[in-house]
Amino acid sequence: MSIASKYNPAETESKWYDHWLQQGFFKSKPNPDKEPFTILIPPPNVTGVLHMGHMLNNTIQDILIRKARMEGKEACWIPGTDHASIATEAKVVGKLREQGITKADLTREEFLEHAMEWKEQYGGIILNQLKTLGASCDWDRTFFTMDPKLSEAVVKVFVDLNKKGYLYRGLKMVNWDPKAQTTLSNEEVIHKDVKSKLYHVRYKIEGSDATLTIATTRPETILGDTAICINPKDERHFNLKGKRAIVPLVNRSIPVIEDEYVDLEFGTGCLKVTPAHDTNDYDLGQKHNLESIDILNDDGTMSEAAQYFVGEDRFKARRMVVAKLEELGLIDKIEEIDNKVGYSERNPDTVVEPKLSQQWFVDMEQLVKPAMQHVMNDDIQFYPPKFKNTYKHWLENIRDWPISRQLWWGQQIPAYYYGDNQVAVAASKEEALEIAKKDSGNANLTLADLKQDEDVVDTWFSSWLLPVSVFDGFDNPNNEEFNYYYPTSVLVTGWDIIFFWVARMIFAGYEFGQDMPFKKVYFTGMVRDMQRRKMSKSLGNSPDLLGLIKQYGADAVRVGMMLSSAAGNDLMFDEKLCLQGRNFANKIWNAFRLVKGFEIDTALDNNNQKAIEWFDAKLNETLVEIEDHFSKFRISDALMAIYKLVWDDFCSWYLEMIKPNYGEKIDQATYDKTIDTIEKLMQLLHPFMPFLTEEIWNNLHTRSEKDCVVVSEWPKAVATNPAIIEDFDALFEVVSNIRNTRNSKQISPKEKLDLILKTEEGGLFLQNQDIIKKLAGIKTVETTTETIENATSFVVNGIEFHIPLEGNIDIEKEKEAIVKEIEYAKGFLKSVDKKLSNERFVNNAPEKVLAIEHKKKADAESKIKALEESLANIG
RNA sequence: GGGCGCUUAGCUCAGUUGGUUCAGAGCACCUCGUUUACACCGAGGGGGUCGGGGGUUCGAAUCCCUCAGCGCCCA
Repeated sequence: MSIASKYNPAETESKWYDHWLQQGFFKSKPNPDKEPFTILIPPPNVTGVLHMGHMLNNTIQDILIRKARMEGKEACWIPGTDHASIATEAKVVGKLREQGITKADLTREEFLEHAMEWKEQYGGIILNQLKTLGASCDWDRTFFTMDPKLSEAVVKVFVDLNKKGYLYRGLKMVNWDPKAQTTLSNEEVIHKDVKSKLYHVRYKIEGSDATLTIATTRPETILGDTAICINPKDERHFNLKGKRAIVPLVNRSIPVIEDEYVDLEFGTGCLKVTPAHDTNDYDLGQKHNLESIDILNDDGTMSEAAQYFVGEDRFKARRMVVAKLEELGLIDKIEEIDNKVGYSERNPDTVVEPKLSQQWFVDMEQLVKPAMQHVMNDDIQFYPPKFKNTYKHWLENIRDWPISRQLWWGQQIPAYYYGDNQVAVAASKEEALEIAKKDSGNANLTLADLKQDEDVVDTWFSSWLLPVSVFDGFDNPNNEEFNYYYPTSVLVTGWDIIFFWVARMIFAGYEFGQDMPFKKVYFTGMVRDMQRRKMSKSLGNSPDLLGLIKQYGADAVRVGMMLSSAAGNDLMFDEKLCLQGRNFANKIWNAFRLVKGFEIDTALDNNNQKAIEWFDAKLNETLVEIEDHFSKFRISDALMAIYKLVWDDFCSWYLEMIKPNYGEKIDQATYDKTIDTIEKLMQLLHPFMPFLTEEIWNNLHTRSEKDCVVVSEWPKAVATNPAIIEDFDALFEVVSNIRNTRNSKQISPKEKLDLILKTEEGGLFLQNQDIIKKLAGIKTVETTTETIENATSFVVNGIEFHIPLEGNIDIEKEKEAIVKEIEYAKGFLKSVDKKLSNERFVNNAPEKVLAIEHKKKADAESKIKALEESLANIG
């Protein structure tokens, strides 16, 4: 059989993915004999395409789930997509516009049909792309956040929270996105630093010729001013107390009020108050009973109430107001300042407008309590734990959650209005009618008198329920699946949605699932480019992932990604990492190719027992290390440990030791053991590189179609002899020294050298001389107590090693090198002696540390002795 | 303004209760090598006063203080 010298991922990946699906390896059902291991995917938006964030996130989930599956747990990874109200509605509206249809032309039902059609067409893209990555989700469980069951849960929760008194409807200052024409939660507003102009505008003081000067960045809101506020301590403005001012243009008389809120340092000390268009002004307005004049329409144009520039966009109106004020000579000066302006997360170019609006809110006070406690006491563990601080800080300062969204795509709020703004909340209109009749005492009410709230709930108001709702835990709280899979094992998500989603799931978990939604949360970092910029579609700095996978192979891209992603830290993605992954895949492939190509001679004895024992010990040692890394979610460290085990220990040392000389054959025992070892390595690598390992696994032996590495049993560490690792470290040190000698003296690898040990007891080195010979190109190993001439030397384990080099020795240079080494060793010894003669060190340091220092001393002394002898021999 | 975090080799980062292995890894770089699994490779090598200063300690990259620079979150 001839095997290609380069691994070709394209040929194997789809083959094995299809095979896994056919065999149903990813399917899960409750199995009381197994421990469940459950992951709920952070559902990607139906609008999106696969980007680096998904790649990182889902690779980690796949690694965890594949390992758990191999460990014999009932692994269940639940995929799904999120309906993403704002983003999706925007897409659908855009698509309809292209067809010449506006939303207003359609009924709600018609619009939803279009939206659903859009979702059917584009919604599955990301999930399909995840398959090329190797994601081992149980696809039969794929959910969509607007599935009937999940939507019913949303309605149920709304009704339930209302009953508990956690919901209220109120006029509040909200963040308004004039483009999407909907409310945003605080978390959906992105504040950016921008250069702005600060306009100083004079207002007439009523009943006098004097003026006062305010400073504002938003002159168009002057039209909605209902007060001027000064700080009562501000001596500059004592003369204004109790006066009234006249708003320019509209000539409205407004009071001068006093409040310590006004910053003495900023602007002029006179603050114009526009309660309808600024959060702080709104609070002032509440406190001082001011009128609110809403001068803006929902689309961001000036309203009738503004009186001027009605129908003009707010930014155009700003310029018009400034022009008018300048014409009237009321502008004192215009300053350039830096300030922060809120933009909509979904429509990044749109400035968020503070707006008074009738909204449903969730009162967070009660919900927060268990959520805080169970995270702080580590019932739910955060990795890395630093995110506990962030979480705590947010919970302590939490605000009520506005959940109304003025959209159609989503779950419509189950609140029904009747009569004089009365409301009945119920899962159905019929139930609402019964409640309404009872509450109002009006038995004549009919369904026609009830009008359902036009708004839908925030998308997160559905996704916060997922850990419970995907297992039907609302309708049927005692069902087998919910009992078995809930709480889920681990949540893997980006830290950027810790508030949006993670915290809220914890609230919902305890409130509706009676328990935590997940036991652990692993926060991944953000993927950034080499300039530290977050990867995003708008920047165009996100590489074409499917292209990368095509070019390097899914395994390589996974490895590239994982090599650089320390838990919770942002990672800079560089395509070169994929190259490293590809090279690694090729290295493994060639190791397999080498072993597979061995010819066996059953008559041969096994001469490799020591090497086999050594690698066995090394593998088990690494296994322990890997488990430790995994237990701390140090996944890139776990991968690096395997990487080094495979590349350095297995390929560079083990295979070189057992490899038969050219043209020779290998013994059966070594061959079998080596095949077993590759099998184990494939298992350890499988979670990281699922395709390559499956391909090799199936080429090592002829297997049944069910006998796949993906469902094989994860190797368990067994106790081995640690001494053999130390022994081999010493052997390898000798080999490295010889190779170094060769390199520095430019001796060809083809030229065989002799090695002489200046010792009576060659011990370890003599016993394993075959290994030294093979790895270092040595033809004879001898011991002597005689003086050795014309040789270069080095010291390992206190033993002098000499390599005779007729005519290739510069005695002075050799001497110089040895002297240098002696000096270094003496310096080292001096520092150790200093420590050991320090009484306080000897008295205070633990036994273990002392022992180490004593050993250091002994080693240094024996080394110096050997070096000095060696120096004497030369001279 | 409030909070969190970061600064270790050219680059990206580890460094887990202060003490073997503490100054590390990967990549990059330099030298040599086409040798028989792999040049997507092999062998070897150089490179950092752990951001500056001070303190605690027998002992500090690690703990404390302070200064400087950077990032993020919230207002």
